[in-house]
Amino acid sequence: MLGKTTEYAIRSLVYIYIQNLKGERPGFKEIARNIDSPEGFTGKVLQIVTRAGLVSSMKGRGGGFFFDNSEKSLSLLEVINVTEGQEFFHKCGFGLKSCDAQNPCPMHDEYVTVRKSFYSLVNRLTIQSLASKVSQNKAVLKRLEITENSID
Amino acid sequence: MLGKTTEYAIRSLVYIYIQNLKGERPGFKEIARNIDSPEGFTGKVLQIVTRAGLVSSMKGRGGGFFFDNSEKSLSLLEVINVTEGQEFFHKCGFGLKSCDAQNPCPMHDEYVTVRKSFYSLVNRLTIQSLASKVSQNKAVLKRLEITENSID
DNA sequence: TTATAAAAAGACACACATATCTTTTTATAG
DNA sequence: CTATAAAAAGATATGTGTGTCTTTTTATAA
Repeated sequence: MLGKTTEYAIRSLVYIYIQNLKGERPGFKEIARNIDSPEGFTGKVLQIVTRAGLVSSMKGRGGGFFFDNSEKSLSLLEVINVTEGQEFFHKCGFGLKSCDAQNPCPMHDEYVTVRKSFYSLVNRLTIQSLASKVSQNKAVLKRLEITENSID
Repeated sequence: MLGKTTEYAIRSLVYIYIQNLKGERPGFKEIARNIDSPEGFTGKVLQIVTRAGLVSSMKGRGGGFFFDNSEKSLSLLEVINVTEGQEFFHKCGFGLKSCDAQNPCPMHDEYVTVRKSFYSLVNRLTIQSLASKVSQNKAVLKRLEITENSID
């Protein structure tokens, strides 16, 4: 569904937001460790979302990533638009170059319904709402560590 | 969402079904022309669905693709399972290696709802139901031809 | 002002999906 | 039996997403 770039982007932003609340400005290496993603690639992804203005960064000693106006909520949709492109929610589920109500593919109506509900979902969820779940230990940003007692 | 392999597979099968009703056994070149797909790659895709037993084929003069028991309905889900793999409907929307109700990612519950509705859609739609729409000119398998009168 | 720590940028590597081309196998028509 | 037509198979090519590595730029600490 969503590409790795988008997945790492969202998970990174959630982690950054949580750390910001603690007064920290994490770097991409710390971020990668905490969301279980490849370090270098995560740096590249953060360049993309930073250039797009979704998050801010500071170079140099003591630098890192942070939200300038953390009170403004950032929807997953805004992230997806940057990382996947605007066409993402407009493509035909059947692969047709042109497909709409006037000129539908055979699954157009049903597919549009599903697509809309996914659109509505990512439009409703925000980096802040996801961060809140994680902070309350109701969800995780990476797979849990394997403990000595865990069964494989 | 779905890969090109799956898209061409479904569109090919719908075309084959429609031609079968007319007593024809189309070859992959004819199929590719009529679903607007690359010829050689369509041949490869048809090898995959044929090996999986979703459709039958005959080599040699007068050969082509056909449904052995065209009365048995074939869901899009069965096609997707072959072309995308069984994991397709079980992957975390957030990219986590393990994600379930016990150990959810921050969008688990909402994402599962959307995923289920897509699953339900492809489980309900069949090659036959799509073919019926196309036969009744209620839908198309490829973009419509540009006519001289059409506006670009 | 110099050393250091961090992001940014650029070049490169790899895997996989997508696509093309050629050869082989198989069935039928004549 | 031979020529032909078709799918199957194999080899190769291309593109994009994913990932790594090195160098450059920038800010801070000392």
